[in-house]
Amino acid sequence: MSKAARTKQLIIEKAAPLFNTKGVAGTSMSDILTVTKLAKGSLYVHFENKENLVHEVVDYQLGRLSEVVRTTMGRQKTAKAQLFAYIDLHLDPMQPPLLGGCPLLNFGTEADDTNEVVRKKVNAVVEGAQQNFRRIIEAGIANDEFKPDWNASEFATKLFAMVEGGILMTRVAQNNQAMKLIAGVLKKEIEENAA
Amino acid sequence: MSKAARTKQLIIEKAAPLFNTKGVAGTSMSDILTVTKLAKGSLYVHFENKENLVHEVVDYQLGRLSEVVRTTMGRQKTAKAQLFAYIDLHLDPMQPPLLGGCPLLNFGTEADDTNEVVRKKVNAVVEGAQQNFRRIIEAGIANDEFKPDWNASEFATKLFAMVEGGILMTRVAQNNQAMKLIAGVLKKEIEENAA
DNA sequence: CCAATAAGTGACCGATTGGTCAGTAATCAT
DNA sequence: ATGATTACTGACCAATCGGTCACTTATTGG
Repeated sequence: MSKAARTKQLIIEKAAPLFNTKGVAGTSMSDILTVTKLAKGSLYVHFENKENLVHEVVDYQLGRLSEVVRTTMGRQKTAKAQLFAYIDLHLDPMQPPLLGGCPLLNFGTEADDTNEVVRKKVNAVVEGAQQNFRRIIEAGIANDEFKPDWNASEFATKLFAMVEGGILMTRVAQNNQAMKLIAGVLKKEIEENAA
Repeated sequence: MSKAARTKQLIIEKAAPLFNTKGVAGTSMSDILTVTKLAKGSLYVHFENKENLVHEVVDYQLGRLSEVVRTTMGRQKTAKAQLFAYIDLHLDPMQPPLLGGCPLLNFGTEADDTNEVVRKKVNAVVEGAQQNFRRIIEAGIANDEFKPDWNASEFATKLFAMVEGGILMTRVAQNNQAMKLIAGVLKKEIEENAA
C-alpha cells in the first residue's frame, strides 16, 4: 500500500464516524483536519472536494456495514440462525456495530431529498439486504428448514423495516426497550415458520 | 393576533419545510431570510438565536404531524378503521402529509447524537404515538372489536416501527413498493385479530 | 390622535466555511 | 544514491456563517 493510499484510507476512516454522527452538513472539512491531524491542503491531494470525500466515506461506511452483517450471518450454519444473528446484531442500537449508528438510517434520511448520489448508494444496500434475507429464507425452505408457504420477500421487507424503525425508536428514547420487543416479535415469527 | 405573533408564525411556517428537507445543519438563517423575505435583524426580534428557532420549528412540525394523525384517525368510528387510517396516511411517503417527510424520522436521526433538546421532543411524540395505538387497540378489545388476547403494546410498537422503516425504504428507493407491502402486512394482522 | 413601544431594516462584525497554491519535504523508481 | 515525482504544509482567498446594533418605520393602548 503506497503512502498516498494509506493517507487516503486514514482520512476516510477518521471522517466516517464524524459524518455518521454529526451528518454530512454538520461536519466541516476543518473537523476532519482535527481528527486526522493533517493540513488543509493534504485533504485536497486525495479528494477533489467535500462532496467527493462524502461519496467515498459513504461507500466505506456502507461497505463496513455490509461486511459486519455478512460475516456475522456467515458464521451461522442454519437459515434460522442466520436471521437470528442479524436481529441480535441490532439488539442494542445504543452500542451499534458502527459508531453513530446505522448509516442507512443516517445517510438515507439526510440524503433522500438533498443528495441523489448518496441516496442511490444507500438504496442499493437497502435492496441488497432484503435480497439477502429473501435468499436465506428461500434456501431455508428448499432444505425443509422453513414451511414452504412462508412468504420470503414479505418477511424480508418486514424484517428490514422493523429493525430500522426499532433503531430510530431506540436512539430517540436512549433505551432499547422497543428493540427488544421487536427482536422478540421477529424471532417468534421465524420460529412459527420453522418446518 | 398581534403583528409580532403573526410574523413569528410566518417565520416558523416558512422555516419548517426547510429544516425538514435540508436538515437543521443544512439550513442557514439566510435560507430563512430568503423564504420569509424578511431582513436579518427581524429574525432576531422573534428568536434569540438559531437553536431557539429550531426548537420552535420542531415543536410546530411535530404538532402539525400529531394534528394530522389525530384528525385523520378521529374521523373513523371503529378501532380497526382508525388503525387503517393511520396506515393509509403513510401509504405514499413520496407524497407525505408534511413537506420533506416524517419529522420524527428526519429530526430524530439528525438529533439523536447532536441535540438533546430536539431528541427529547421527538421521543415524546414517538411514545405518544405508541400510547395512542395501544389505547385504541385496548378500546377495541373492550368493545369486542378485537380478540381479547391480542397484545396491544406489542402491536403498537410493531406498527410504529414498520411504518417508519417503510418511510425510510420508500424515500431512498423513491417508490412505495415496500410501503404498500408493509401496509398490507399490517392490515392483515389487524384483520386476523378481529373478534 | 399621538406618544410610547415594538417591529423591521440592512450595514456590519468576527469566525468559519470550502477551496487554492507556491513552496517544502518525503517517497520511490531507476 | 539521485533525480523526478508526489505528498504535505499552511498562509491565504472569497463567500458565507450566526449574530449585533443604531436607526427607521409601523403598531398599539390610552
